[in-house]
Amino acid sequence: MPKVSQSHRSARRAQILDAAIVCFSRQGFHRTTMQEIVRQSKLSPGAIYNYFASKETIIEAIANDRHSKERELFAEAKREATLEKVLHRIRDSFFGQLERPRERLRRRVTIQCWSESQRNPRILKLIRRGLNGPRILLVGILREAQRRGEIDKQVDADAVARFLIASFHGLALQAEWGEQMGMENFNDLLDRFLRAIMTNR
Amino acid sequence: MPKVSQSHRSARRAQILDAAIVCFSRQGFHRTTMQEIVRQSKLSPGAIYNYFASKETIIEAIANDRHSKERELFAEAKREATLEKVLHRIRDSFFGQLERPRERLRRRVTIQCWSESQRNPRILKLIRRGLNGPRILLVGILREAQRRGEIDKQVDADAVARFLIASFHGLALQAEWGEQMGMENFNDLLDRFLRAIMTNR
Amino acid sequence: MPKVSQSHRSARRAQILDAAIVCFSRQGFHRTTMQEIVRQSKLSPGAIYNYFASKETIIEAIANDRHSKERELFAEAKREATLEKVLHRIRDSFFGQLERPRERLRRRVTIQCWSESQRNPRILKLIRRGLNGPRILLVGILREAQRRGEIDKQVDADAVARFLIASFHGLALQAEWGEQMGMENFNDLLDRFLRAIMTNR
Amino acid sequence: MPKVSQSHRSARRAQILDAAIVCFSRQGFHRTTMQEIVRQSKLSPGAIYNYFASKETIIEAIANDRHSKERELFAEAKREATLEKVLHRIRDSFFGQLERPRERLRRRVTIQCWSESQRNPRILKLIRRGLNGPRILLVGILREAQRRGEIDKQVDADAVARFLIASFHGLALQAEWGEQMGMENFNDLLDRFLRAIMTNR
DNA sequence: AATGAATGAGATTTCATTCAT
DNA sequence: CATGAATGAAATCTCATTCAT
Repeated sequence: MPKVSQSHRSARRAQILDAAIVCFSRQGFHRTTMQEIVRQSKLSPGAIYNYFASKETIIEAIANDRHSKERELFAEAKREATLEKVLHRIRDSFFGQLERPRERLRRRVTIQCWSESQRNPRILKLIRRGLNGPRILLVGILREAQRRGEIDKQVDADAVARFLIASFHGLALQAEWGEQMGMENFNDLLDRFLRAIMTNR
Repeated sequence: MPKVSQSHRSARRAQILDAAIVCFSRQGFHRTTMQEIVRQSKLSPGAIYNYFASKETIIEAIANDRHSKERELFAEAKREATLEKVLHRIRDSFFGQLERPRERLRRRVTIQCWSESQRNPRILKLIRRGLNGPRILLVGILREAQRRGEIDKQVDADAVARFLIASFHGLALQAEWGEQMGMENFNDLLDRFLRAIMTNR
Repeated sequence: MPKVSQSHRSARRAQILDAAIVCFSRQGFHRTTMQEIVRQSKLSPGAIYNYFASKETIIEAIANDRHSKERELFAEAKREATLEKVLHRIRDSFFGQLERPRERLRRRVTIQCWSESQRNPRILKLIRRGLNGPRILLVGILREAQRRGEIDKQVDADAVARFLIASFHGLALQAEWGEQMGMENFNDLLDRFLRAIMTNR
Repeated sequence: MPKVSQSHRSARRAQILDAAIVCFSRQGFHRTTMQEIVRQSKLSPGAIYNYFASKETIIEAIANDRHSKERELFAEAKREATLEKVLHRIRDSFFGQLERPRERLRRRVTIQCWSESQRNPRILKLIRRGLNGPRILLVGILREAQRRGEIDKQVDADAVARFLIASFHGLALQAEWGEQMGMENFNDLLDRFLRAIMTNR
């Protein structure tokens, strides 16, 4: 029976996850020791194990939180009126993410999750949800745009969605490697791509 | 004068790297023990340390070999006459990689390298070379195509190269997550994208 | 505020050092494994590494403790009134050391430290302090005796101190090799030596 | 059946021992790897094992050679006419040893042997022979001097011999620690000691 | 709930020695 | 005799996790 309030618990949880993100982004998941998370979070090992059953569940929680946010982001974008506006909105939050320092740490951990997903099926599941949630939303948006005649009906909406998300992921990698392209160039390419799927010829 | 030939040495080296790739792709770099590589390679710990100074240098060697091959692949593609043919050639070898089982193992390790590059600057360097080698080749191809009037001179060749490579990387991730798109759809998108950068309007 | 007391910590520390002395004196520093110290101390590897960063720091701590005690011993001896009494006191504690079993173990480790000092500069430093602390005290005692006219002013006090300490070290070695001389003979020689430095002719 | 001459064999043997002395004096016996001796001797592992059965036997051979030489040295000294001359001769070769660089390396290894003798009975035996050979010679010299009336008959010759050898050993240690006393001071002390054992009063 | 000392299985790496050539 | 690649037992140290306080 918990003696502390729910808000206390969730504050502690966030405290641990924040510390873990800082550590993982610096040293990587496997090279980060629990002791380091203990130090960074200013808690004790025992305290951390009160909130998370293992180191593994910490990174799972991070992956989960991350993909929740991503789904929110796409859901918000969906409210825009035209496909162009939707894509621009997604693009903007994506680029915003690459620039805010806090988000960059999270990105780094996300890339680690891609690696971890190869061995941890729970992380794989979270990643697939993180991919498919947005993808399905995007497909919905595209199909609607096709219905409205905004884009070519021959185009496979699913492939477009996958392709767009793939390029976002790939560009995030490049950004991580210190190889970011200028936003205006990306805008131009995205617009061209949009036009390319609007008509068949 | 060495008692064993150079070919013997490089065969042993390959034997170790092959074993490591199998292990890493199964368990991940950090969860793979040297003992497992020993078992898989049918060598002894000492023998392996005759060829590689540490577990770390093994994954570095894998990353290096991989990116050497990638550069070759792009260099070959460059010999094609038209941009379209070049891109199709790259696309084909890329999809080929995703399907050959041996190559799939390597891909998995490559994704792990993306993660490792966050902490191992040598791997980061290899990855950047693996990105930039192909990128520069691709930019050269695109610039030439611009000179020939094949594509719009307004387009930023560098951005296009980065964008294409990004989408390859992103699609490789999706494939790894069991979320591969059909090749014919990808072909269609690639062709549309090509057309999108051919003219300004 | 620590959960365990300082005395608990120093008891554990002593527990480890005691175990290490037993092991080192039996097998030598290099042939003693950490596992043996673990067994002997009835602790776990992790516990030991909580108190000492490495096997190396354990022997350093032993050397340090030993030389602290040696300095104490000489400082106590200094309080005696005459040079003769001082030397007898030192001689007695020295011979006492060679006979008490616990101290014999420590002596054995001390001899190993002489060897280790060739490669470990920290041990060399401790040994030099262990030599020079007593030496300086002894020189002070001798100088005072010279002032009082107890011994010849021509005699180099530093040389005498070094010579005496050297013979103690050398006799400790012989004792270790099972070649101890009788105490009464040593007493006679020491007295003769004392007389030899009392007057110039 | 050896295909090479005896002189070739002993040259090889010396080549190995010289290399080992250099390595041991630099890194200590236990921290020296056979590979290092291989490198230093410009031979191969196999070649070394043709001459010595193990690393252990190498240091035993060094200890043996050393004590052979020491016995020679004392035997030579014995030929001197008076006790004083004998002691001066021994003292001179001892100080000479401390100064010739090659001999300093050997001294360092000798100190390591003192440590090793705690665990290796063969080395202990060699060391005891190295102690007792000279000791017995010295006792003989002293007894003869007693017979001639050069020194006090009350003095225990064995104790004197042990005491002198002990001080040599102890001073060698100090020299190794960078704490050598001036030779002229040592001479003075030795002469005083000599006088102290000449008469009873 | 929180603490943090303790646990102990297990990881990487070393290195004396061997033996086919 | 010489070579040197290979062996594999063993060593040091780490670190996720526990549990008495």
